[in-house]
Amino acid sequence: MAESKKKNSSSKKPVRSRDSEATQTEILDAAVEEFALHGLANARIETIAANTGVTKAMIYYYFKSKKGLYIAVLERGFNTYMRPLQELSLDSLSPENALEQYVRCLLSNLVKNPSWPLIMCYEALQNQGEYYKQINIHSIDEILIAILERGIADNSFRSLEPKMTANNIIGICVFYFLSREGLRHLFPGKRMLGKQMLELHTQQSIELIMAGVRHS
Amino acid sequence: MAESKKKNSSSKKPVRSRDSEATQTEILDAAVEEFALHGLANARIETIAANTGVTKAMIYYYFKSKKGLYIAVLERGFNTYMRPLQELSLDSLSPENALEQYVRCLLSNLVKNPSWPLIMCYEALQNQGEYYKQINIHSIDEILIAILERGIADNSFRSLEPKMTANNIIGICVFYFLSREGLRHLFPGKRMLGKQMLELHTQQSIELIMAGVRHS
DNA sequence: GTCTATACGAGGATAGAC
DNA sequence: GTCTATCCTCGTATAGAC
Repeated sequence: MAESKKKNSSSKKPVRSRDSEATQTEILDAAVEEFALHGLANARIETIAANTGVTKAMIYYYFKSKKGLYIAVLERGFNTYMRPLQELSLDSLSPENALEQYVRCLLSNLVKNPSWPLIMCYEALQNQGEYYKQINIHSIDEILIAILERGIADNSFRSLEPKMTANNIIGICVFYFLSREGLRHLFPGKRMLGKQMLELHTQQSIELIMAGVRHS
Repeated sequence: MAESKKKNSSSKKPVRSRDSEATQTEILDAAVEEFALHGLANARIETIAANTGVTKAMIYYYFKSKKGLYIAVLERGFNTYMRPLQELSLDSLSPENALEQYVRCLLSNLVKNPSWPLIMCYEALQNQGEYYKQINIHSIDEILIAILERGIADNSFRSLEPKMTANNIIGICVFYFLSREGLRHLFPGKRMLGKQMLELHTQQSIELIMAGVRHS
């Protein structure tokens, strides 16, 4: 879409991008959208090319293959949206506060990039996580499990199975994005990725999670 | 797989199935597996044929097209696994009991056919629910929403947004099946679809949901 | 009803000019 | 580095014999 052809330095060929790095970023951005819509198997390199103004051949030039592009998308996504979770320092907080901060951080990262849950879901379904073994996605669960275990130990959380509950918590946060097309009929006229709905999702999820782990 | 060639009534051609209905059921069973693994777009008719002993041409003969087969799978799945939810009569129960019965019924149906959540997820992601408008999938949410609204009204549940919470509850039940490959590393040596793990999922999900909707 | 053989299109990947 | 043109594989769908 970005038709910004700067510096058409009087040559016939349109010099599209300032430098190769900007071009690669542009390709990655379009690739995120396409992979989120169709997953690795059904994403079309041609569609990505069409959405950038870059040709198909250039994508192969920069990323070698469809898989290469896909892995680049996964790595950038993980570094941008999941690493902040690893860098939270929650050990000094009470389990309850730590859990809330963790969930808020997770949700805010998902809200910033709602394509990410779709890509991760396709990755789990189509490729059985073959490619996210390369990134360190499992470290994310482990942080959450540790918080839950700490809360059980000091009796601020009820007696729950921490690994299963961690997965359920992540499920609550993620499922909204997976089901957003189906949700539209429940919220007619609302934009599922609009500020209002995303804040509602955030608030309702945190309330459900916090109530769900506390003693009744 | 089912190599039961009964009544080979002395002809050269193997008479594979007793009747066309049995053959169609066999095809549908294999199709469920394939669509659960790959979704509509990437399922291979040839794989389905290979897993039945029926030829590719026969599948087209019975189901007309790939889409026709897919819709048949959706319809049979809905009738088998979701209709029981509609047929529960929960109005006479307290909101708490009704919610628990609903969730138990949903989970037991998912446990009986763990391919169903995968197919539904692919349907939401790949086709934006284009085909499950044909089946009446949304009636399922509405029952749950009604239970939640009843519980808020009589103050047995906390003040929550019923539509969003209904989606979160379904998310908890479903997400386990979507993430089962990733869960394997958290539960080494366990079979994610084994009785023990499925019971753990059921129990932990119900506890989280019931605690999550009650007053703290 | 069941099979074999094939037409046909789509899309990943590359060659080679500039 | 960038583009055009093309190759090649794979998979849906069908034609037509039996």
